[in-house]
Amino acid sequence: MLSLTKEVSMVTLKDIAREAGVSTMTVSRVINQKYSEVSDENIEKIQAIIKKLGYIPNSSARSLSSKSSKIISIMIPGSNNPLETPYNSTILGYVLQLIQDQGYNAMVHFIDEYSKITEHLHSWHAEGAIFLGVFDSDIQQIKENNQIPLIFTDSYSSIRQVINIGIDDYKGGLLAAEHFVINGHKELAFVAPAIRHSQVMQQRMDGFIDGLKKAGIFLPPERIIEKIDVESAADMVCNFSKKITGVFVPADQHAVELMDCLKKRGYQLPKDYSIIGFDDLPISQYITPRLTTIKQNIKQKAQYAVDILFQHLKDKNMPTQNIVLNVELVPRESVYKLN
Amino acid sequence: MLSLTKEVSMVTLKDIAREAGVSTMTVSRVINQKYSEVSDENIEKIQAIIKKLGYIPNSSARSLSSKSSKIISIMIPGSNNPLETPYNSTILGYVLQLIQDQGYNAMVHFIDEYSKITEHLHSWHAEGAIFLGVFDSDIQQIKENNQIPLIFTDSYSSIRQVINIGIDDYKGGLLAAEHFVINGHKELAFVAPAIRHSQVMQQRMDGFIDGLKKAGIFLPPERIIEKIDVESAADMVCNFSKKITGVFVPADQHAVELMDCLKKRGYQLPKDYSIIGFDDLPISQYITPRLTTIKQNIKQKAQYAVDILFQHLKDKNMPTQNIVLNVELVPRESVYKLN
DNA sequence: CTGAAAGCGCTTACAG
DNA sequence: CTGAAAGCGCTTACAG
Repeated sequence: MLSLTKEVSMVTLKDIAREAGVSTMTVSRVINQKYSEVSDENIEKIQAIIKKLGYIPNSSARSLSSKSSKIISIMIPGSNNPLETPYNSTILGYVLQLIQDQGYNAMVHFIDEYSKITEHLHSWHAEGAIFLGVFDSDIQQIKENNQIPLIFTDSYSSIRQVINIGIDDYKGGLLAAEHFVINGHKELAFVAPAIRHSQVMQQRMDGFIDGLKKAGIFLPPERIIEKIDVESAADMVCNFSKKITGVFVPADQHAVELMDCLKKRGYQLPKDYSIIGFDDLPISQYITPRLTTIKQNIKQKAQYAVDILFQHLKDKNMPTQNIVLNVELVPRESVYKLN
Repeated sequence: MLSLTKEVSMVTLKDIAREAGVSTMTVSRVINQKYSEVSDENIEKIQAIIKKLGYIPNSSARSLSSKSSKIISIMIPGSNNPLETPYNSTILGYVLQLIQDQGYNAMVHFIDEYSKITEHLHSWHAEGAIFLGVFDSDIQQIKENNQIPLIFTDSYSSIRQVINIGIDDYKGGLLAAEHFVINGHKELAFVAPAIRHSQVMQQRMDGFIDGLKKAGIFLPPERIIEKIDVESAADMVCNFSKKITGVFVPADQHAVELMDCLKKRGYQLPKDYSIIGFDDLPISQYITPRLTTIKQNIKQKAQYAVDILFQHLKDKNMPTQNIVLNVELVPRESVYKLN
């Protein structure tokens, strides 16, 4: 029998069973490694046939009959390539790798509409989900509609029983303030995107304000700039009656954009404007001047998210955990010493 | 009846059918929008019940009975967070978004072992797959084991009938050479990772060599540097008997690393060393000096990959397509004018 | 240690 | 336009 295209017909449990002269149940037991329930002789025989025929279990069938899909859903807000943001892609990469290492499969969903979440989760009977990014206003609903382990990151939801992996955003702001103060800066500003909608940014801001207050410095409201686009943010930074010397931009991505914009306008950094960022993305090391920033450990965050998810998968009665990871200042070259 | 946790018991076709007083088949037809086969009255009644009960079809069951999973697998080589590479995460983001827009689900797999590919594909009966990154040596096997549409990117496989979306790497090398020549550079070097294992890098190199040849410049073999780590690559660049003035590093990521390393060693860029990169990643605009580079359109590549995949999903007899996208030089500030 | 029966939630292919 | 029957490829829960 000559066939040009190698037959890729799906081999099933039945085929293995027939070939081995046993029932499908016995094969199923071997596949699921319940070796104590099958004779050594059959184990060997069946494993050999599985290998010979290149049998790969049908996950849909398995999922349907066993109610365990081995699927974890990853939800990321946004619908315009959220992976262009290095923070998102970095944490997603770690999370995917760790899930795969556990023998689970990951489905990634970009969420622009809250209602889709339940649809995605139910449709494939995901066993659990990890939420990367801010879903605070929807957490209540998400939890109500989905009784599977749900891991949130960077949430400041006040709802009880939310599993969250976050960082000490407030402390980050505090550290930035201290660093400016130590270097003699008194005229400062805060520039961040979507401050109103992000508890994360508000915490970083609060920490910054309180840190300055400790040094007797008051940050007036007009120095808190909600960045829509870089150019207008730069306009505001440059046009205060009293000349600003330092800006806290609590997201490296945005800090880098602002730095670029200021440099293009002819300012010398850090001499004219000192900048502190947040995240410690790789780019902060390559930009000139190298960016002083608040470092968070993204890999560790991913590790906790996946670990805790699997703990809850194994033990339904695991208590709710709320992890707050530390942050630290990484001094580089973007803060000018004034004193 | 008071229940604290809202019942999230799975609603099934049967439930809808019972409530509507019809058979599951009629409900199934409505779900699948075969409206011409159902009476208007029933369509309305059933849709109302679906909505009321919050019915979400079980994709596993669907997949099992219909042989159509609505799953696309994305394969990315590597096992150590390949998404930290901005190229990978950017193209992945576009691809995921486009797949989702089509109502399909995406499963992402990081591949460190060729044999896993077939396992992943068969296990969930993926309808198609997109390969991001180099799989050249395994394409033959992958194609033999999987009779579904497979879209490769940046492949230089000589196997017939491979659907590939690539770019004109050779031309990229040519453009880099021309740009150095125009600016009076004669003493050049080529630095790239894994040259031996990457046809992509070899093409860029060949283009570069040929471009220089046209101007009467010969690139000696020792000027072709296989970058293992930045430091040793920088050592080699700096220690030629005849002083090098320009380096083509055909991957922005690596170009940026080399620039950083050279700057740390006290060299002035671009005066001491001119650099040309490849890709036009966002970072190339932010680094100092802004990186002159060969731009490829990653979004367009993703768009073609997904478009062609869905064409083949719709029409099994679609001919094999091989797309080669254009590249262009983006002159910025990292090439010094010598003449 | 083994297997026959039933069922997971859908769709296909008919018959009417 | 509608539905009864069979089946997709597994696992669960029994019985032996």
